[in-house]
Amino acid sequence: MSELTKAYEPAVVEDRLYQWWTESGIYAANPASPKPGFSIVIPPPNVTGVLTLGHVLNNTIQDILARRARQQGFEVLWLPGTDHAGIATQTVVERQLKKEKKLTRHDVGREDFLKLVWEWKEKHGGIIINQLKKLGCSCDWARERFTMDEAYARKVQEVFVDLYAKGLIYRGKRMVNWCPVSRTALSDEEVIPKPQKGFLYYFQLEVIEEPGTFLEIATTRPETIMGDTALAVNPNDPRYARLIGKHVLRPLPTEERSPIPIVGDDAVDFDFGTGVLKVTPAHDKADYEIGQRHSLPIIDIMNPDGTLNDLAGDGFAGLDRFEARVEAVERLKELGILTREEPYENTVGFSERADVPVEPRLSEQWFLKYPKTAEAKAAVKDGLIRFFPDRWEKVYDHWLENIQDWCISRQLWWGHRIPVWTIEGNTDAANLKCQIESPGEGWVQDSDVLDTWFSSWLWAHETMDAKTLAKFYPTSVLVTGPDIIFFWVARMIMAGLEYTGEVPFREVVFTGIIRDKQGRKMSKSLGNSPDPLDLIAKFGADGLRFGLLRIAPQGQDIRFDENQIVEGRNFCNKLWNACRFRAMQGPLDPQASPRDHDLPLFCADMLGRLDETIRNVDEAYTSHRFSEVAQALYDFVWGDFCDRFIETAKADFFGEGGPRREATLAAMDFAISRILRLLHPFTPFVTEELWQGLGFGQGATIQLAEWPTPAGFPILPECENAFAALSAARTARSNYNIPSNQKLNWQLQVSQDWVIGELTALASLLNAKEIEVVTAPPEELSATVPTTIGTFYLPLGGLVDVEAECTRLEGEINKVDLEISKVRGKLASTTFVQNAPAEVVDEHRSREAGWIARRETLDAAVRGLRG
RNA sequence: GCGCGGUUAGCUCAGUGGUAGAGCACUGCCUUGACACGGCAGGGGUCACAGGUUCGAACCCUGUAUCGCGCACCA
Repeated sequence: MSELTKAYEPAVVEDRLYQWWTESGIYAANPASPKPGFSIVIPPPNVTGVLTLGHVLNNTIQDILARRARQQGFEVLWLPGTDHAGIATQTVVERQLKKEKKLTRHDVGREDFLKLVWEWKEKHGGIIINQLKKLGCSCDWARERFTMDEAYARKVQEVFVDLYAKGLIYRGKRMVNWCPVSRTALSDEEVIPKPQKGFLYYFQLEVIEEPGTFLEIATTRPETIMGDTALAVNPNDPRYARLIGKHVLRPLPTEERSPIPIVGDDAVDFDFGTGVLKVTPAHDKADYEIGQRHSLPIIDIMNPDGTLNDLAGDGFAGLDRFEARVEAVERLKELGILTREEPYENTVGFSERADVPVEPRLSEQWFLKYPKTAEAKAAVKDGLIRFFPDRWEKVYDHWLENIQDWCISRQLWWGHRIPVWTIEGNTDAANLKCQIESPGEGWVQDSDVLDTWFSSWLWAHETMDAKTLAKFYPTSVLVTGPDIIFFWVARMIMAGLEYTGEVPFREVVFTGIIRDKQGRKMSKSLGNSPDPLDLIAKFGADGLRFGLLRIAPQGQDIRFDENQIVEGRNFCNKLWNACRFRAMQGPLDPQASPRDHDLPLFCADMLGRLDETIRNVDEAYTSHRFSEVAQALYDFVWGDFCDRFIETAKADFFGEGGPRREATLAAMDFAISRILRLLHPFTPFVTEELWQGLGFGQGATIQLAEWPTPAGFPILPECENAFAALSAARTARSNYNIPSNQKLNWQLQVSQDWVIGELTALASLLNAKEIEVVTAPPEELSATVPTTIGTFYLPLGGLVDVEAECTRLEGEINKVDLEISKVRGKLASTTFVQNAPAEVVDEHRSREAGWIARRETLDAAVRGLRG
């Protein structure tokens, strides 16, 4: 296959190979297989999603695990699919409807709107799946699932009914997080706290029973005054305690200034503001609780869309909450009771999806008391599930410790409908039936749908049929971002324990978050998120995968830099060309057995380093340190295999041939076969193309080629010495400003016998005309390069300016003197000599000896030059 | 406020007790029969700061600064 192109061209390779792979059926997981099972369920991306670098990282890791497991002889299931993503998808379709037809979902009605969403899903829902294929993901595509597949949807309903029957699901009127844009309740996890700059407004009210006594109140939300039903002070606050039980006149709405009581409540912080709190039970969680304790009335002054309603009074009704704030301040000013306003920064909860402040709102919702929380905690604590990195265990634990009931109902249309029925017009709890099918005529189903995560939390097991479960459940590993540890990971563990009696996965690998070069999160609005498909087009899927994985240390955030992907591409090209070089030497032997040859030292050494690389790689895999795997392979391929081994092998290949050439070829074929297999999980395309092109598989895919194991070759120290010696000789050449293409006659006074046998190789590596073995330093002007394998002499006749060279050497002598004094200082320290381990002291002694030798060499060189 | 993570070369990052590393960028030489997406050589770092432990600290301990992320918050 000497017709390999000069550079690797991924574009022409990837689609062809991917099609071959999927058609070959290799990704189809067989539950009846005698092989041990290995399984992963994909974290289902939103159907609305397009591939991001986060997905690339996450799915490449899963693909690496799946591919390696296949090579190791496991029956692999990587189960793909997408999530219906309630709010996100509904919003996308609503936006489209508005844009194209100027209609809202209410204009078209629930049924027709859902038809539109399904149409949208059929049309666009496959985008991200196709993008994953471009990346090379080896999923079992025939098993692709969607969280609203019929069977899956049924399971979601069954689980609801079951949890209801167990008394874990209940309906209640509670304070919830309300998104005025999406007009639905949200779970606590969907609320993102953000610091906001605003004002703290102070106003004062006169105590009715004590004319002349004023209470000053501080608030950030004057627009809720109309909903106030009390003031609260701390009963232990000496300033105000005596006023408890008395009243003030609520200043707004102006047309109905009712008296409200002053209550005493421990929740009031004396030190904040004035120590007097206005209590708005309908619009603040803490106030609601105070209201409950004091049986205060609740006045809800807001509409679901965040505008104020009639209860807010004239001038407020119909205003948006933020407009109302301005208006309320105006009114307070008019009343002459606004005492001051101070700039103030506080934290406000924002809706994750709509990115607007969430409104605490009292509403009737469905809640879940989580099942199996103690077991879920224990599963991680006892090591049934291992987290990588393990620091996330603490976060997980803390959340479970402080777990709150989950608000699972959403006032949306797109999602799993709540399987609860009531007789029309009678929502009484006694007349409520929780079941999947309608109880009959006159019964209407709850109009709400379930939180998307209430379906995703069943993903690990409800995506599998009974046979598949038996073979592949619990899954081996879950790969996901730490941002959904509560949303998904923790909940899946609880659902798994409740419905399968087992943990859903044995290990969880948390990836880092990909940021831009400034450390900011990737986001559409910032425009700092490169399109992975562009990167694939430019650098190849393998280049992207390898480049990204190499800089993604376990669980650490990553600053993305396109240069890293360039390096990934370059690496693939390097590998390609190393193989191309091999192909030029004639046909290769897929079964090459270097043990059957008398191996040159450098070959044996390279094979020893390959063994070590395999050991390091396997070790890194045990704790999912993928960047270390990538780096180890990069270093071996580029440094040991290409720079050292191939360069040395050239002397054999371009020489006379014979057994030495055969031995080197065998070592090379043996190594390439392993390199390709080791790299395959990271760079599937280029390795398969080379595997086929070089004839290793004889038509069979590399994907099932056995994972390599060490072959028992040791690393040879004399080789390390030889390369260090060559480096020293080349440094000397460079220091004398001799162009590297100038072929010189070197001389070498050898100190080790084996060197004689490697002179041709050494000459090739030095680009020397020849290396002449001498027994004494030459007469003519030469640079002297002492090394562990002997002393090189570089003829300088006519090549250097003697004076300039002496000056340079003297400069170097000064540096060496400095090093000598450092080491001697160390050795003169009695504490060091007495207490350090003997080998450390010896190391310093030999270091000292090395520097002294270096110094003598330099002295000799100067003496030699000056003649 | 509590918890977690980061701070190492111009840049992106490795490196958990024994002479500070890689890639990119930079400088010089080289298009030598795999690769210029390349080769060889080189310059460049008081490892955020201050204490401590140790013969020895980038690494362990304590504290500080700073950036980021969670969690909980006071109107």
